[in-house]
Amino acid sequence: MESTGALPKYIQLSEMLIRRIAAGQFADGARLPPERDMASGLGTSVGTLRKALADLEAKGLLERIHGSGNYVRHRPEVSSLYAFFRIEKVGGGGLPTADVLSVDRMTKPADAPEFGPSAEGHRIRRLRRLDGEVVALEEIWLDGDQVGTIGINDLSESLYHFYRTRLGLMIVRVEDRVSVAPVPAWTPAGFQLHAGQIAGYIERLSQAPGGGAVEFSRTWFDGAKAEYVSRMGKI
Amino acid sequence: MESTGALPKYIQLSEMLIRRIAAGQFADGARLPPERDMASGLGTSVGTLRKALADLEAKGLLERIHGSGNYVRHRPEVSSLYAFFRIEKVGGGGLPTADVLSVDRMTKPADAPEFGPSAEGHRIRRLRRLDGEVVALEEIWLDGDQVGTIGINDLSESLYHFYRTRLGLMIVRVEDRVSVAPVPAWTPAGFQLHAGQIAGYIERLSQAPGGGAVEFSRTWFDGAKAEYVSRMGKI
DNA sequence: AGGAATTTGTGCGTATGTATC
DNA sequence: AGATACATACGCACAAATTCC
Repeated sequence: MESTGALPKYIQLSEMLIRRIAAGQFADGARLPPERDMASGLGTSVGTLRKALADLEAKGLLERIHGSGNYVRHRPEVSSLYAFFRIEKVGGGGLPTADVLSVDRMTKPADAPEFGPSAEGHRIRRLRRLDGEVVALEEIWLDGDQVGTIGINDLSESLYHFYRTRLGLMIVRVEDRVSVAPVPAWTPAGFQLHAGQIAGYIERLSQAPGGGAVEFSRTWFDGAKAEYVSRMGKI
Repeated sequence: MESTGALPKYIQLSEMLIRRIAAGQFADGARLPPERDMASGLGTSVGTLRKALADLEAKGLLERIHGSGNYVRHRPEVSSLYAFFRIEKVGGGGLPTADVLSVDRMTKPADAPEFGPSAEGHRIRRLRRLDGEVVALEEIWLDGDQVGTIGINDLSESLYHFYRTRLGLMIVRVEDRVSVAPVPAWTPAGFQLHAGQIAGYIERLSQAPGGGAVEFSRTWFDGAKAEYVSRMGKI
């Protein structure tokens, strides 16, 4: 086996493929290479790749036709959201959706990592749901030089769809870090100021068995870091 | 592992599958799900399931075709080998299980047929269920010369597994006789003395439309009759 | 129309690492 | 130590569905 202590290889493969599909690297209806070619190209075995493909099929992102091929099926309501597929229901699955809470252009926070040339950024706050249930809050920073203004209605569809079609940004790499530190210690300034539902959710999270988790992501677009995401919730 | 001092899981799986096949839950020639799916569906690993399937194949209940699938093969002589699956739900099917009510060593009843050299026998009384519902009572007599004592815990699930592994008895022939005579006429002395549930069940049986049925079996082990079974219930 | 080629589906053997009894 | 069980991973051979010529 691999035993890098990391996630199983077939999970890594699945997540990588989901990211690529969500980022629009495959056209809708596009046929993937034959499994054997794909596997050798990815440096894995057919069986392992097939486990990953089966996962994509279960998520509705892929149609597998015996004797024909594996075909990408874009699902607009899903595509962005699988960006952060770490957040899944126990036992897997759950249909991810997101409510955009706010979009503001403002100076980047001091404690953010470097993610673009500008001193300003767009702060996007979203409520993440699985099958309608709130499971996480996330704060996404997009570098200010990428676009002048973003309206909340621009993000009605998929974040990645917006990046790709409106900004011409294609995702080439994503780095994720997950911490199991208790949530309140991380809660960024201002985050808990959201009213009602959100504050209540944070409260519940901090008291839940096992607490919550925090995830940080940085996203590379064509080689330039331009996005920074922090996220808290159950994993 | 499983522990609980019970049988190995692959044996339990094998017996469960045999019961289901013998009970007609799978049509003759039916193809089982892929091993990987089946294993996850049964909450076990592929390796363990494959051990069980190999056992079915050895018993002739399954044909395993490389690259194609696992196909159920009904074998009349085997369903009688597994003896007591005449009792089926109307329309077929039903998952048979059994609760051992009592195991006692005592002198053979006068009205029993000849089924072994000893004057004593082990009387095993079981409550037979299909999909959890009580459908029959059975009284099994094993010749006393076969083994000194039997504990109720020895009879975990399959009587024949116990015979084979603990007593070294291999079934070579089973003779079944079924009678549709009304139940009360047959009811053996002492049987109705079982309290509560059992007596009540007998009562209901005798009043049910069509009455009940009675089945007698004698079993040969390596040429010597050593077991006698009488059974009452719906068929 | 029909056979060959391509591609996915499936069983099978093997191997490693972990855990439990 | 050994048996059992699980998860992961690799690779092969054959079956079956589809597509191509």
